[in-house]
Amino acid sequence: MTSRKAPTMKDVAKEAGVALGTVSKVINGIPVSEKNRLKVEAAIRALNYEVNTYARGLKTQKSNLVALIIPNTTNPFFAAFTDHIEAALYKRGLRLLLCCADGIPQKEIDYLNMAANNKVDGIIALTYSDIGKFIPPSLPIVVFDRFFENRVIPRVASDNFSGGCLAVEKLLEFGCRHPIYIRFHSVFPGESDKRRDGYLYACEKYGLTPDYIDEVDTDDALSIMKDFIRKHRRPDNSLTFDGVFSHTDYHGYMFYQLLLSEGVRVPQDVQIIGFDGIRKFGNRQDDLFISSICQPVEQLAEKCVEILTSEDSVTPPSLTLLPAYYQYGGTTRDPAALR
Amino acid sequence: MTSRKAPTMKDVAKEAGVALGTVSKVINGIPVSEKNRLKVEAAIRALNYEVNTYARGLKTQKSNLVALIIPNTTNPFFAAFTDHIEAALYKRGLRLLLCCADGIPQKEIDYLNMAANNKVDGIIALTYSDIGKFIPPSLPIVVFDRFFENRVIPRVASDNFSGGCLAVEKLLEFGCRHPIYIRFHSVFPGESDKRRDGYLYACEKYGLTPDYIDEVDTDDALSIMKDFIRKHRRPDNSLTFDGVFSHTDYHGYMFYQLLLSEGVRVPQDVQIIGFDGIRKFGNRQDDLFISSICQPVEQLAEKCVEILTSEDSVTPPSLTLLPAYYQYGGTTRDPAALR
DNA sequence: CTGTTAGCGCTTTCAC
DNA sequence: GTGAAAGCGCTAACAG
Repeated sequence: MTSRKAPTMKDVAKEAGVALGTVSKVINGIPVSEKNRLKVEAAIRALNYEVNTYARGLKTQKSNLVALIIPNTTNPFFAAFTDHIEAALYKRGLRLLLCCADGIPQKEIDYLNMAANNKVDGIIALTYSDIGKFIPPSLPIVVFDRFFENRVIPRVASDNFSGGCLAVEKLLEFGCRHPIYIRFHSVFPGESDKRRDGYLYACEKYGLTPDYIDEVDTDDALSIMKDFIRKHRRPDNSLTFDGVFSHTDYHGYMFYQLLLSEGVRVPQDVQIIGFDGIRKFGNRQDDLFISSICQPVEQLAEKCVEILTSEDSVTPPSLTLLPAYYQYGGTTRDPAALR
Repeated sequence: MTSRKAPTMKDVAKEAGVALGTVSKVINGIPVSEKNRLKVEAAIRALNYEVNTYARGLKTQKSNLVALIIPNTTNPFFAAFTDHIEAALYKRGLRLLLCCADGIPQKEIDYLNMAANNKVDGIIALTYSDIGKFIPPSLPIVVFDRFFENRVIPRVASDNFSGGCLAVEKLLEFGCRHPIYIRFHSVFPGESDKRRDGYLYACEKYGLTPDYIDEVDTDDALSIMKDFIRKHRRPDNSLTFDGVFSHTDYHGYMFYQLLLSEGVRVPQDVQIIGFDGIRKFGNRQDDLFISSICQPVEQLAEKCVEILTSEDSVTPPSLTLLPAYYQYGGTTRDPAALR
């Protein structure tokens, strides 16, 4: 793979009949006589000149590149996040270096190392493993959701606690009496843990007895769910719960399918609210898989980039929480969803 | 956003007590005396040195960066493609510059321009608009699916024609007598147009009368479908078709939902096969939305990268087609799917 | 094999 | 204002 030989600033200078420095000034918006500016601009167009990023980067130690470290892009939430990060960066003239780490610590560290060495100007990280100690000092970084102990790193997340409360409140509003909570979580701590806290808080507040599945994520989630349902059958086969707040849409949908397959009617017998706001084919207008507390993905991405790009000038907040919102997705008796 | 001041090769040379060139040789795997190699390696570790990408890029005109130009990452097919491209590049020590062009021609051209000017070593493009004439000459490029007239560009795609045939054959195998075809297509020509040709060919071959929706993609797809269904009702309200081959899973699923809402039983009354192989939450193990002719995304991505990275040494095939395969997804009477 | 050196294309002084 | 020139850190060519 060989790159094309592009015209250099020198070529432009010759074409325009001015000095090299003048061309540089025009390009960098430094005042130059009107006459020369026009000549240079004409020459640039004539030669279809563009700045060589490496030469500039060598000089300025800036690349206009930002690395996004993310487990993958196939998960619809990550996919949407990536998409909006790209847009937010593009708006600012920055480019996105996509690093899918697959939750493989070595790959995350690999990418972090690369990032540390003059390749990118900043990092946005949404990681699974515990890479805190590998984060290069003094390279601007923003993390989504995760928390690292060894260093204060600006974090951005949804307001998971309020989201958890909201889920319960919506279920109550739609007539539930016994909302349960189900989660299959990662072993690493993050802001999303607060969804559970929100559930528990709301239970306390509204005088409900908490009841839940709270397990480390496993391939066996389905059988754990089956087991849970079996144990919550009354003698007449009805269920002791009538609402489900699922930590994620993914498991909520799984639970939904399971209930259907067992003849439970959703939302008549049991209502379900998930978390994330995953849309079926990824389009913003697409249906949700289930009713959900939606993360404001676009705003989250925008906020990450905003904080990252301002780290030089202002001390960023160590934690920024954006509100999540409820949206109907077919698994709630939502009167607003009259159709 | 300021980058850290990293140690330079000069620092390493001083630390190791050798010349600059020797350090360079060690780093680039050029033979050096065992003794010096060890000294240099020790110094590199001691200083935690890593090559400055810009300096190297300036010199070699290579960046180890490949741009992927794609409409977005939210579409699950694009998301999976992106994911596998990243993996294929990473394997080869290359990095991925992600360019989501949203089908906006200006953004595609923008990115193409950037690519042309010493920023990336190659381009993988999956574009919507007609950017053929903006593709920089002599920059390695591979396009997925699309065809550009002005220049011979290596293309990679699924074998859409065979896939179209396969869809019909599967429907027949599962008992259909009257398979229809539905598509809402882009205005730009591409390999995926051959799905239709495959359908028509199979109809001819098996003595079927083709019947289809074939419209330019529109927000109005749903009402076009409704209309089509209404016109295909017999007096007794039964349908004149019993199989559907949808150009995409997306519209196939839409048609599926529509049929269900009209009381048609799927797959008992009508069977549906889509195209793409979209999985519900993006995981490789997840269920399909509907039975589908699946594109071999991983192999397609791998092939794109393989061709791109070998463009210097060999003349790449101008078209590479990879076979698509059928998979059960709930909307066919597939005896193999006994459950 | 080793050390020295000339740039790669750009930004940024510095005299003019 | 402008033009000339010194590097940024590296690779590659060259002489030793």
